[in-house]
Amino acid sequence: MNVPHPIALKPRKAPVQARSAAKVEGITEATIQVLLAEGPRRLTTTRAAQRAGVSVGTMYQYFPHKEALLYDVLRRHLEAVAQAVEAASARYRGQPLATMTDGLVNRYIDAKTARADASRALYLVASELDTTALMGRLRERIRTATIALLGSAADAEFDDIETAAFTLLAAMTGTLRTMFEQDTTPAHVHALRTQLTLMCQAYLEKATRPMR
Amino acid sequence: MNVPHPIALKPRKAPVQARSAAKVEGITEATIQVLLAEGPRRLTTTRAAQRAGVSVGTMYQYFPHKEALLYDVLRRHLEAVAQAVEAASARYRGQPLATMTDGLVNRYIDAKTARADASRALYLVASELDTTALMGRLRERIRTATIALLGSAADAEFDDIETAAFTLLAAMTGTLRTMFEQDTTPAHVHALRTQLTLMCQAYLEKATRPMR
DNA sequence: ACCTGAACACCGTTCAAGT
DNA sequence: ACCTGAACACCGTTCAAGT
Repeated sequence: MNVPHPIALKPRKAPVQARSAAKVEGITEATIQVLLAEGPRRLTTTRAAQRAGVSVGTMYQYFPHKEALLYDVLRRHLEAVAQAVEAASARYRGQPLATMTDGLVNRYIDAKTARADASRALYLVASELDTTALMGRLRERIRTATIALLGSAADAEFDDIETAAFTLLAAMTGTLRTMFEQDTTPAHVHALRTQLTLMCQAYLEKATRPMR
Repeated sequence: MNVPHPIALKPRKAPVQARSAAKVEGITEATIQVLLAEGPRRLTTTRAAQRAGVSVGTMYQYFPHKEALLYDVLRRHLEAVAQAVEAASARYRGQPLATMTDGLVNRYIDAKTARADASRALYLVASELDTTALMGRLRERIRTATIALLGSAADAEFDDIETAAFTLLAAMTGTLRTMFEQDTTPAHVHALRTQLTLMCQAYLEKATRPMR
């Protein structure tokens, strides 16, 4: 029989002991390695377990099914991105609109490119995962932080800050994703930093009234 | 043994006779139906064949493997989008920059939302497909048409039209994709038409020098 | 010539048997 | 208590046997 829905994506047991934590970490890392070295088609539970040096049975003690392996990697990545946006929101609060936009875009790109290899690999398998709940939760964190940031601009006021934040974030995430799915050279990333900043600044200028 | 790489994604034989063409069409349609009705996990070759009223063996006469089923649906959708962009490029050539941007964005959104259900379902399975070659080919068509369009603007000249086109298209495709992956209401689509047009116009204004 | 579906080589997941 | 890996229920794909 197939796995029934809905699926629990958390590890089966919390790694309370240091030995267990290391094992979970090893399995997760082995999963990334197999994915990058052999491709998504050859990422199987047996191969990941073998690479991690444990039996399939042991692996299933820590991860209830294959999806959970990748889910854990994805979760860490997305949480780092959300945290970067929240940090940018705090850091650039009250600045002029152009300054905060520059900061937000570049901190976001930093977070996305920090572990570019893993996040690129994740895009390859992301659709095999049921990420609806995870994505929703993290999108909400990012959305809240962005609205707080935009609302604090020293020199501009928004007519519809919710729509502006939604559009801004859709453009940022979508553009980065499009770039990652193609071949990404450092030169591309650099050009995109400038262009995406320019685009977001130009858009937000149009979506605001100047203050004073 | 697994399917060897690289994979041929074309149908095994051309449907020369009307009866065969109808059969291929039926199998493709059955595939979409199973996908939408039962979800990606339950889309199996046997189920798709059964729904189409043929045996697995017969299906494999027309589609060399499971990927080819979805590949065909994806190809049709992406070709319609490329065609829409090319049509917009021809139609708005020589117009003012703001007019052509409005036209391009809205024709693009039209094409993406035309068969929204199928394209949404496709995003769910797109990563199981090896779409690199297909995507590359169609991205190039879209890129060429966009550069031709932007280069013909009556009232503006670009410093770096290649970079502008790349950024514009990355923002357009990425934003639409982000929207499709969340829940999409007609109100959302409507709001995004306005905002995305505004954003692209604002960006392109900054990326050009006015003429005359 | 075209269709069928049992057979084959996997894969994800479980659980009796070991330590 | 924790680990192992053969066993089970699938799935994608093939091909001998039918029409």
